[in-house]
Amino acid sequence: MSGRAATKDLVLDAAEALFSAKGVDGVSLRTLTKEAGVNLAAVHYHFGSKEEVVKAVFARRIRPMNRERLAMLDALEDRGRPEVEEIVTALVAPALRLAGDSPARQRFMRLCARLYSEPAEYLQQLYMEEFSQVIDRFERVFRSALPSLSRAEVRRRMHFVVGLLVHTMLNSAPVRRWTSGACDPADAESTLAAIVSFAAAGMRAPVPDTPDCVRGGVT
Amino acid sequence: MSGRAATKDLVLDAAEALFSAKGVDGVSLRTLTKEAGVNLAAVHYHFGSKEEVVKAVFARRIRPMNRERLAMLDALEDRGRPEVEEIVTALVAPALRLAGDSPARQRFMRLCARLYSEPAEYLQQLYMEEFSQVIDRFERVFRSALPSLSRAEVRRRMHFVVGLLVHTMLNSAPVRRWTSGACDPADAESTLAAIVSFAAAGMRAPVPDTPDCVRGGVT
DNA sequence: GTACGATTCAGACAGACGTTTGAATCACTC
DNA sequence: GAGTGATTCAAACGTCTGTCTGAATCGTAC
Repeated sequence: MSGRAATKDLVLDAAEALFSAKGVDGVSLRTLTKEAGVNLAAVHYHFGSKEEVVKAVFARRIRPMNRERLAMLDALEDRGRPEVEEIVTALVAPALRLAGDSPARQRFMRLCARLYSEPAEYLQQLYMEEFSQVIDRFERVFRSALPSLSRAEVRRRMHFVVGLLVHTMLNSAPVRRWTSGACDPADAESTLAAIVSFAAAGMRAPVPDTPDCVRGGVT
Repeated sequence: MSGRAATKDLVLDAAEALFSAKGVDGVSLRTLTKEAGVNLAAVHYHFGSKEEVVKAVFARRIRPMNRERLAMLDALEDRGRPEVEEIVTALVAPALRLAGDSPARQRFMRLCARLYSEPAEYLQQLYMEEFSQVIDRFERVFRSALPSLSRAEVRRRMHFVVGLLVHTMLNSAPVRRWTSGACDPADAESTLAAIVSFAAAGMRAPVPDTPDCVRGGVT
């Protein structure tokens, strides 16, 4: 504990960079340890398996992010009943600008976003563990700001917000190409403002006539 | 050409099912050919490489979907100036309900959505090839329905719509868990109505004060 | 019924994968 | 400075990967 935990962090840093660029399945432990400058066997000495490395990589960044989300929500509720825009900001901003400098931020964004799309079972499970509390909390706050929406509809729309956030974080390259460089998602402030405006309007949208959530489960 | 192309289709069918469940990297050619009931070497005889199989799997579904999108747009414009809701529907509906029966539809949705999140270079390239025309067309129609938005802002918001659509298609399991089965994304009509309402409101949202797209490129 | 192009097949190829080993090296206590 | 537990190291394990080969089989035209 007191000694240098350098090796562990070297592995995590390299894993974060490589996973965010090529996906978990696209990076071998040999590539990873060579990039990190550590021995191949160090991975199994410190983590036990590749799966544990992956879980550690995600947990290291996602936990602080979700802590910040909840903290922003706390601060909002201390000041009274939050606006929809404020709640959306608390959900989006920690994801967009947790990391400091620009290349590192971009790496981190892609890493987080990738968690949603990685198909591996244990990552889906990790996702549920890390996010269920945050989801529950945001659902309550959103519901008090949008009392006309059913609980299920609030969750569905939250899912939409998360979806557009994730997609923005993950696919910054196509966006930059589409907009010919005019809209750089790496510009966190501009992106944040655009998402908040769009998402708040979506959250406030009228409930469609179609009975939105009345069906039973379908296999 | 006239002979039975059964083997090719067997491979594509099995690939679609397996890729959509485990991702491209998570499926080996041995698993794939065993599932398809064909010989391992048949893949290289008919396709040449795994990469070509992957491209064929995506192209087979995405091309008809995008054709339907453009056809819906044509039909809308023949009847006059389309509403935002109608344009969103033309973008979303073909993705949600192209396939017929329910399990096949779910497989197809996950497959399409996965194209956005697969990190492999050649898939990003395929994505650009298949979608750039659709993007351009929708941008023009959206702009005429939302004249107050800049070209870059329209593209950005279209990206948000695609993002929430993709996320909805890809992560149907978590949504079902969150909403305790009340909102099943497999219910295409309900999902479509919810997305259209949310996305149309987002597209119409006021442009935030922050100068949205004025910066030059950032490395 | 035989000849021929198209297709299928079992088997093997080299390389990459995650994992494990056992000895070598390190940091530190007494 | 001998001893000890933590850490690093090169090397190898068996398995799986995508790809390729050459012979066997098929459908069909003559």
